[in-house]
Amino acid sequence: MDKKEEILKTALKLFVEFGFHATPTSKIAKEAGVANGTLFHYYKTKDELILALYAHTKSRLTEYMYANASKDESLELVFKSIYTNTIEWAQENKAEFYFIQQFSTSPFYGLITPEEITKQAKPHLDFLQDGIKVAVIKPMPVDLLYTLINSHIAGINQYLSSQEFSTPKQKKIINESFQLLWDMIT
Amino acid sequence: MDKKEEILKTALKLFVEFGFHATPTSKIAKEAGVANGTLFHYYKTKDELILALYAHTKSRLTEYMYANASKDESLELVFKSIYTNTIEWAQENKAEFYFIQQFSTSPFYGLITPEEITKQAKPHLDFLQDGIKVAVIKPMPVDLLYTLINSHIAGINQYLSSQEFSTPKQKKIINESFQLLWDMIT
DNA sequence: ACATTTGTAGACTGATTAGTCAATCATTAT
DNA sequence: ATAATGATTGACTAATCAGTCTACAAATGT
Repeated sequence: MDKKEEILKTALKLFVEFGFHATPTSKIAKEAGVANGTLFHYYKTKDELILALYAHTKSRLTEYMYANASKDESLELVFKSIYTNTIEWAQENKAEFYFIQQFSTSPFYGLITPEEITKQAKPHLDFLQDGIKVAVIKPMPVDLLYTLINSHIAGINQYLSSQEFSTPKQKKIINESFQLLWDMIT
Repeated sequence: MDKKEEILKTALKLFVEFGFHATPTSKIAKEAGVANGTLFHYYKTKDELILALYAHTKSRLTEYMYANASKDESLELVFKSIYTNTIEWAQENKAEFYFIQQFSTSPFYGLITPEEITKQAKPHLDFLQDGIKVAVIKPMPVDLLYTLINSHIAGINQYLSSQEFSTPKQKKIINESFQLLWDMIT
């Protein structure tokens, strides 16, 4: 078992349940089954652990977003695939997705450099910019577009998490809400 | 000067800057210009202070949302008024709005009873339900509708806060994004 | 074989924190 | 006037926490 990963996994779980500062490093170490010093061997400070966890989780999401997105499909189908993948991942990794949101609306987010944020958003913005260039997506600032899409997804995810839906019902909601979003931006 | 209010004001500022647990009650008291004991005289625990601050801030927003919303206007105009008011308030009270979001995506949100959340959302849901009944708004679960609208507003607010826009430019963005939202739900 | 680095452990510490307490001060009611 | 209640103070404490330190074990390179 990889202790470094075990620490991240446990930290995620506890941060989501209790919050960043209400989760002592000692508790993370104990529940991860490692010694106190081991945690600080891998992560020099608690902040570093939190930032590493965010980077790790965010990249896992990004990877999944673009899974099986063949470039041959139409822009709409590619976009729908990304949309669906994102919501699927969020539903299957609720704690992870919640953690990303929790982190993003916390002072820790300020520790990430603007460059890193820009770099992270770049591929998505390029994709959207292309959609505008080929006159499929309405002309508007890509930043605005990007934010609207992200918020929409966050909203759908929140709704899906608020109750227990059967899988087909859930699929139906995702399809219909995608149509709402797609109609809004095209 | 009202010390109780001074404590809330200072707590808001510090929570937004440093986070809940990274803000000691001693610091709040000192910066609010009151003694340590005074803080605990008004709020038995730190949690109680945090919850009181959330309730206070949320109710200030709700109050502003429905300001000058005459019931004589069309549903669209009333809705637009609420929409515009909300974004205006968020822009003029950035720390407050950010605090609400920060609180909502933190474990503290779990301390609020479901009844309280339901009660809080009731008037908004009723308004939307009415819009569906008179066949102005598309038929869909009001919870979903409500979440989509909230997310949309959060997104627009985030975009407006990301750069400095001139007042007319800002008004234009609000109007256009309202149209996007309105077209999406009707 | 041996040296060097890397991983792991857990007791320990100095600093910090939420909350208490006993004592005044201010205000209001009788 | 006097009692009673509420407001305010700041020193104090018991608990907790992030991070250190020393020691040893495992792996890796030479």
